[in-house]
Amino acid sequence: MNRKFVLNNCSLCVMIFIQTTTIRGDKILIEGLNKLNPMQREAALHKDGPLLILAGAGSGKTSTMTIRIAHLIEDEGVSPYNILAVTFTNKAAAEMRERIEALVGSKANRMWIFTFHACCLRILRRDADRLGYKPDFAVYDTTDQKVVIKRGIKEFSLDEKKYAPNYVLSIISKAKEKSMTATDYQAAFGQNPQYAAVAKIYTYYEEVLKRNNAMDFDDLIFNAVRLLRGNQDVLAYYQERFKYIMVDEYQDTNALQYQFVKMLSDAHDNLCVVGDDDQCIYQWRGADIRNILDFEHDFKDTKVIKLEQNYRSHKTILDAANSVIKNNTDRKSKKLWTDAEDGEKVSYRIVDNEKDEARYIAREITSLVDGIDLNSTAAKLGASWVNSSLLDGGREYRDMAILYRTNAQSRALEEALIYSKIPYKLVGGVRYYDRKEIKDMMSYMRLIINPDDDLALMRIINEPKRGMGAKTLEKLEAWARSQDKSILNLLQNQEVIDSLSAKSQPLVKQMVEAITKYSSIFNLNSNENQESESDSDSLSLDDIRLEDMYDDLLVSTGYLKGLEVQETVESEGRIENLMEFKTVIAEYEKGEEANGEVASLSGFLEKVALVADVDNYNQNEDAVTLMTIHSAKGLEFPVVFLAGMEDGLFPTTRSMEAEDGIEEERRLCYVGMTRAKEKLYLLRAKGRTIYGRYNRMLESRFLKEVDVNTFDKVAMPGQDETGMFHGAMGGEDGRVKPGASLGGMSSSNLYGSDSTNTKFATFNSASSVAKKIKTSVAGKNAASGDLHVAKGDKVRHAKFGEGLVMDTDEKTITVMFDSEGKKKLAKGFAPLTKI
DNA sequence: GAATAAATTGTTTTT
DNA sequence: CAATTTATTC
Repeated sequence: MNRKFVLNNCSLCVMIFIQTTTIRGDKILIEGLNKLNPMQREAALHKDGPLLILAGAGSGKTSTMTIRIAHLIEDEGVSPYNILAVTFTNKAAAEMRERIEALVGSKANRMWIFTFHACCLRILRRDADRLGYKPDFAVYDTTDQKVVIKRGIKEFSLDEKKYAPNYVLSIISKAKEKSMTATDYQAAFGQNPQYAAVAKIYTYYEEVLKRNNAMDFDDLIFNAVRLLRGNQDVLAYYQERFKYIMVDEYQDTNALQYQFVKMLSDAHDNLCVVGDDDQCIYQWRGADIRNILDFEHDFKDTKVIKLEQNYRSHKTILDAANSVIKNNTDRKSKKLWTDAEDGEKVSYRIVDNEKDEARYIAREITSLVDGIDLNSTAAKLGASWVNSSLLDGGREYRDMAILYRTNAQSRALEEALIYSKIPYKLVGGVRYYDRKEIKDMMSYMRLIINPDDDLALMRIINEPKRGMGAKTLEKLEAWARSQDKSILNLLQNQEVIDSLSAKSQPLVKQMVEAITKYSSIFNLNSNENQESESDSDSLSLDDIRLEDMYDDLLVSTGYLKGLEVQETVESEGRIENLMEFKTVIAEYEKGEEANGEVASLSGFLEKVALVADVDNYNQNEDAVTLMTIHSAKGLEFPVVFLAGMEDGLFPTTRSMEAEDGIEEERRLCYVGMTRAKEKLYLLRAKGRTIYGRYNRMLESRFLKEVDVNTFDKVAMPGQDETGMFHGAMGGEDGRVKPGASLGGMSSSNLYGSDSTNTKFATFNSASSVAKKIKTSVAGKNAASGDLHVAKGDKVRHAKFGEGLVMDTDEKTITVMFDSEGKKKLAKGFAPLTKI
């Protein structure tokens, strides 16, 4: 077909489309606009030229943005194809797409709504060759990065103390943010011996990633900018395409992201950024608050609109938050206000230690849900705890969130929630995908797509054990280097296999074949031009399900077997996780098919590489949420507990030393407080165990900044019961007073949370906390042998639900479950309760 | 080469 | 405290 003809035809269609909708748009504007307040509407109606929306917490930012986009499409005749919206999390992107789709329908699909990283990745896949990468390049996460750095440190026999991987990594990251390659860095800092060594590692790091056909997170942005900068035609293409660009959470952009956005918007100048300088909490990761503060100067004729009306919180909470943030100096003048009523006072509580804190929160949650009987023990615990909200109850677990500064704090909280039978879900901590067994299987899959990934290969070549020790690997590496091949590539030669030890040979060969089998299938299908006469026997992409491939890999690589023979609690847990991972893969596959797309392995790997834990978080299940304040940005809850308001923890000691550290921490505090809609609790412990050492803690300086009029009367900042000066911070060795035991809790009740704990809790590392608690309880339960059931009894199982006892003997109980059918269970170990 | 024991080190926050 | 790295033994 004639290319020219196609083009003309297309532009004609677009013209007709624009005309008709514009005429219509002059009269009927989309409905959502009516629901906006005057400022929001002004922002939504703004069409051309730079626009800065300063949107305070809870000011209806997302509605304004989505309606603006819908208005552009429906009323202004802008094609969704010409719109780009960039966010920081996949969750935010998904939500925006969903809401726009609700307004304009399926044509929203044509819009690019991505995270910075996903957006850049997409651009890079298309033109990776221009930067010397192959299109199937891998994305390295922090763990991968560290491995490379460590090898570099060894390579140059440098001191790992002086050049800690984290330290080197942060330097490299900062260099990339300033658009400095290893060569640039060497030229700039090479004179200083310390930095010269870092430059050497950086150079090595750059080489390894390039050779492995891989990019790290920073590279995604850096290389996208380089691609656009160095290739006028590519830049022109995207500039022409993205006539309207929106950036969410603009206060968190770094220098590279700024350049990326600036370049893309340069042709049409239709850049709309939304953000709140008071919520910039990622400076430590390179976010440059000046991007939002200087936006008006960087982009000529910027229109600035402030959204200052808060629709989220009661006035008391807002007053409290405002009284804290006003202590920051460098901010745009902006003051949140609300029509809402005062609402409940902020609860401030001083507790003894982290366990006490957790117990207090757990009790409070129970009261908020169940209400409180003044004659009950809970009331006897102290009149000081009774306030109006306690009496009525009626809250749901999902209304509540416990937020904290560091992930480590979740432990004590989890324990208390489990003991109190409170369902919770934990977001964050160790990423599910960072687990060893998951990373291993991912490495196998990565190699299928990208055979150059030596890092992935080294990771799994002896996992399961194939008798490949350090010496052999060294030899292989040198060999591969000399031939300028990847190690996997090298291992595809029979002579190389022959050079291995006798017991390694068949094992390694089998593994290489397992990987190669699938890479040939996938490569055949990704090159659509090569639609050769398909040999009837070989598999094609359509025939193979990712799920089945995964199963096959588990077996043919010997990975599953390797775990099975270990027969330890640990290996069983790993197998369990691998099975869960299969579900993840299957769900991805289903999701893609539902969207009418073909699920691809590379698509899956990509998705996994770029997801954060928050992305999977949904507020539907009835469970209390536990997460860091960082993760909570953008979310809201009727009731919020801010735990650990102590100097040294929040703000952290480190931030107290840094230049603008306190201001960033204060913004974080502000973010935390403004998550609450109706009720805010601030908790502070007098002492806390950190690294297994007990430390006395001082009240957080932020607590002192809160307007005392917003507090309830029970306790005030600055008033320790002791009324004494605090000594110097930390260091004091001692033991935590054994807290009052959680009396009155029958052990059989402890399983209550299991069925309600979400998949999330079981996915995350902190679930190990849950598991440990449960196993210890199970042990006690068995020892006490207090479960007496007979045929005909009704029982409840933590996982299987209710059922009827069919038969019992010395060791086992046979139960017919309502939903799961008949099961034989081990007496004393199965989490059973008589009902 | 692999399985144990001993020693060390780290906690902010995450796309 | 617990996760990870190093040393030691088999």
